[in-house]
Amino acid sequence: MPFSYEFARPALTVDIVVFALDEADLQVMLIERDLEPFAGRWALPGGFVRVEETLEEAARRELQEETGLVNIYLEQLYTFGEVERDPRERVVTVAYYALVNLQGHNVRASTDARNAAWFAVSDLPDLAFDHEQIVDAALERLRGKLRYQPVGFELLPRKFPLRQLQHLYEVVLDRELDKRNFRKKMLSMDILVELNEIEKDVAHRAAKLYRFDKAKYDRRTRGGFNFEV
Amino acid sequence: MPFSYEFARPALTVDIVVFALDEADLQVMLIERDLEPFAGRWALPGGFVRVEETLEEAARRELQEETGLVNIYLEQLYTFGEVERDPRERVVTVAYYALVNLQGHNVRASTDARNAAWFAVSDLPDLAFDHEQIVDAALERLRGKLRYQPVGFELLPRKFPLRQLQHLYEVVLDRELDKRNFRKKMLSMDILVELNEIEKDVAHRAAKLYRFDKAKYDRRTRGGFNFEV
DNA sequence: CCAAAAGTGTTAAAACTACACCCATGA
DNA sequence: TCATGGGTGTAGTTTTAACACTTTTGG
Repeated sequence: MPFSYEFARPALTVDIVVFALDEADLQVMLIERDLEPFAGRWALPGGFVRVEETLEEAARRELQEETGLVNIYLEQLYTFGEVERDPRERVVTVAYYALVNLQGHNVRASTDARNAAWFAVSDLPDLAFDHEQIVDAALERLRGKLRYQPVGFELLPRKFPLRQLQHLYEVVLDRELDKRNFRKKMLSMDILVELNEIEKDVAHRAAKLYRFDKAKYDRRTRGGFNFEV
Repeated sequence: MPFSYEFARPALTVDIVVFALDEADLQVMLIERDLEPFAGRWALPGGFVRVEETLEEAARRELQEETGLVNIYLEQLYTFGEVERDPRERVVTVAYYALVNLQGHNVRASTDARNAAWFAVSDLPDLAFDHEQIVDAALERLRGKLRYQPVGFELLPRKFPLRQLQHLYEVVLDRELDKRNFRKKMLSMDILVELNEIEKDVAHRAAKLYRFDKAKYDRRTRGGFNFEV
């Protein structure tokens, strides 16, 4: 044991709640544990923080190692420090949440040794440790954030019809929105650009595609504008 | 060195940004460091997390040891994990912020060995480590929280005139509010109770005192009500 | 009687909500 | 030609913002 300290230290880990949106549901990526404790149970991707990396670096590294995801939206959520949250020893975990769009990223459905899979948040299996609590906190945070920051676009492909954007809000906020009011609101904020492009391969009238204009959003924000749905 | 681990571990600390309100300003409690690094500089109260206590317990313990404050509003803020934030070794800190009212609590202006004092947030001295960044984050969080959660009352005595409540909002949000609109809004939320009591020892017409009715707030909240200023 | 803050209503503008039909497209 | 979702406007209501004077009290 080469590393010795005068006082006992908790172990420090990161865990990441990765959200994605499929046709119907908001989903979370889970990894099947192969080791005790909780062997065979599903858990959040994550792992130990190394002394030479920041917390966010640790989160991104683990994400890459365990799910293949790189370069995605990532934000610190909360730090969980209950004494008995890991039955082996004291482990404090800094939880992050991430948003990805399924189209744009090549998510390894299954990785190295471990088994990774998406689960609908409304139908999660029993999770290891306090990971259910972490997912709950992430979901609550996402719901709050979605309403006053333009983070929802991270869950969509770069080009999307308004319908899909509304669907996102309905799924995450878990309530129906009025189509006309939603469009009016979104378009009036003037942070979307209408593309000269329409949906393809749909069995009905194809919708116009839009793109979130981050530069414009940033400009408007500096001018005192506040995103709100 | 009795505690050995297979891999190097960051040290884990808590730091607390304690806010209070005096007549004019929002203030933060700082402690003068007597040890290197940053000896003589002002810093946030805080210290190492013990393996047998939760993060919040650690924060409350340090707060009591260093400032004498007990039983106050405390909420986790963010975890700071830059690699070089402490020049000695890797230290990750879980930051909390606290709200106190100066009347209700007996704050040791000066403690044991260390020197503790209040500073206006608008006029802080140079701080040790990345503590300025932590204060900034706490202030931003407080500003956000104040608008949609009734946390402001934690900074006031139990009985207060509406004027004082408005003043609090003006100081923290750093902008003037219209007196009539503010009163209308606050009273219309129906979470304050008017007491049969008025201010004493003021050199002008004495204002009615109010008290925040938490029970009523909780009831209203369950009914779908949302606090917002 | 003066200074200081308490207390109080109205109006115009803006934002929000509810609501229904025709259109374009591919099957 | 039918099923599916795309796209659009209005009216009533609520919320917000702006604004000034009279009252009470102690000094």
